[in-house]
Amino acid sequence: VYHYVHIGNARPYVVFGLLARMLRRIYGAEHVVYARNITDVDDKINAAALAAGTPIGSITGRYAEAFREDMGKLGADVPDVEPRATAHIAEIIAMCEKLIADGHAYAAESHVLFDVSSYSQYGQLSRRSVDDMIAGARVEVAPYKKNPADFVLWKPSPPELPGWDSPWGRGRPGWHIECSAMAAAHLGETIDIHAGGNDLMFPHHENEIAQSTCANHRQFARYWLHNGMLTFDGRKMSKSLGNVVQLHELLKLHPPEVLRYLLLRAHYRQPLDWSDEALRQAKATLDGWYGVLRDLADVEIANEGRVPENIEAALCDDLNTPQAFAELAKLADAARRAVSIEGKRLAKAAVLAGGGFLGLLQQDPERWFQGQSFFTADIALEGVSLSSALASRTPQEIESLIAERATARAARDFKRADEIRDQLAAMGIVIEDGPQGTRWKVAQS
RNA sequence: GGCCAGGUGGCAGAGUGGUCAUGCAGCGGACUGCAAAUCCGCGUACGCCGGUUCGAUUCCGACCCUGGCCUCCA
Repeated sequence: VYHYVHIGNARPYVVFGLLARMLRRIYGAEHVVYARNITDVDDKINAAALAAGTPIGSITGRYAEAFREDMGKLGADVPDVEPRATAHIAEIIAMCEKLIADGHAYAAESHVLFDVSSYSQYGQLSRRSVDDMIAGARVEVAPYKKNPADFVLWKPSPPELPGWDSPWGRGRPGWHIECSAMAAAHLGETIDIHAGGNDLMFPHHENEIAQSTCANHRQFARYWLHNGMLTFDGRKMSKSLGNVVQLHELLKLHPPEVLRYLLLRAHYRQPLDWSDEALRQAKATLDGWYGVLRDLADVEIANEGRVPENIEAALCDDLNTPQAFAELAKLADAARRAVSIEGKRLAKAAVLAGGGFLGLLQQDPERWFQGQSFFTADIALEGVSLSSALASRTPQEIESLIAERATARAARDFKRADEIRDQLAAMGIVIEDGPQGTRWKVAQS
């Protein structure tokens, strides 16, 4: 948490949040502990704090809050625990001591290093051998390492950097150890599922396994789930490449549900390319589903009821969200065609229950189309809404134009009626005449 | 170079040894004052070359291409 997150960062929290939602539903919330770790001390944070002349806590506090806010807007499920590395320094130090005592780590020049040669399974997760790693090493090997593949558990801090007293002097934890320490503290020595981006498989997850397994003498994680990378122009979106799209910027321009849908539209293990065209398609798809709900706005339903079977089945199959959306599309189709009142009730309830479980279709349909469910006044003033012309108009003005057109149409003055329609179109408003009168929506950009 | 994924119709994106994905876009028709929305209908998609098979997009092998990791990274 040293900066705002980009949309790629959000993918695992949306995807694996949905997994947590599934698990809570199937096994009961009391049987699920969903933890989301926060790294609140590392070299990038330290550098940012040093540059700003503030303690790291002011940087991490600010961006952790921004992160939670962005995740909340996306509907990413809230974790049961959100451990922070700096709150677990004692556990980290204890784990280092244990690893040293057991011969899996050693202290050298105020560092503590994990001895990779002490763990024969090292490399198992990412399927690489220590020899390969050494052969492929692209960084200079620190002289105090016994083996080039050994990694840092603890490192010394100079006075200007944050540090904690330890048996090896004032220092700070390496990146990998915090997750092992926090996992043991909150979830126990063996956890059921560990998830994360596939870019972390090596070295981070590999190192977590080595640390936890060697310290606890038990299997660390029963299952590993890795999400694919989000790409932009075909390249991985990453801060180091500089091709990032910040989430909090996207949230000013698009309804959160469009972003969420786009993140879930591809299977989580697949790469996902971000583009304006993808956003357009995502919006159009949601428009279709909201269109059904708008047409069924007068159909009363007691409650949404169960999550449709096919949607649940799709999600139970390795979180096959594309399949779940295919099922939702079929339900929407059925809802559109339903003729009897009871049929409409059931179909609408199914769409809402299915969409709701996927974190979508939670807005009022009319507001969805009229663009007010996410465009706030201050954003409109910045001129970034779909239609700047719309920003200067109020719904009342639009309604009065529509009323004027209705009068013209009643008098069969179609020339005038069409003029008004063109005028509305120029404002970014599309109108639809129906049996109940005329309704309007914001045009697709 | 080593290791790991993947190449599906205009685009996005599941899936499968033998009639169906699904969405977006497009086309034809119905409806409409005209539109929009909606409804009906339409398009012989599985990188390339071999092999296995009665039959392969799906299994096996080679090849080509793309992406990821090997350094911080979701």
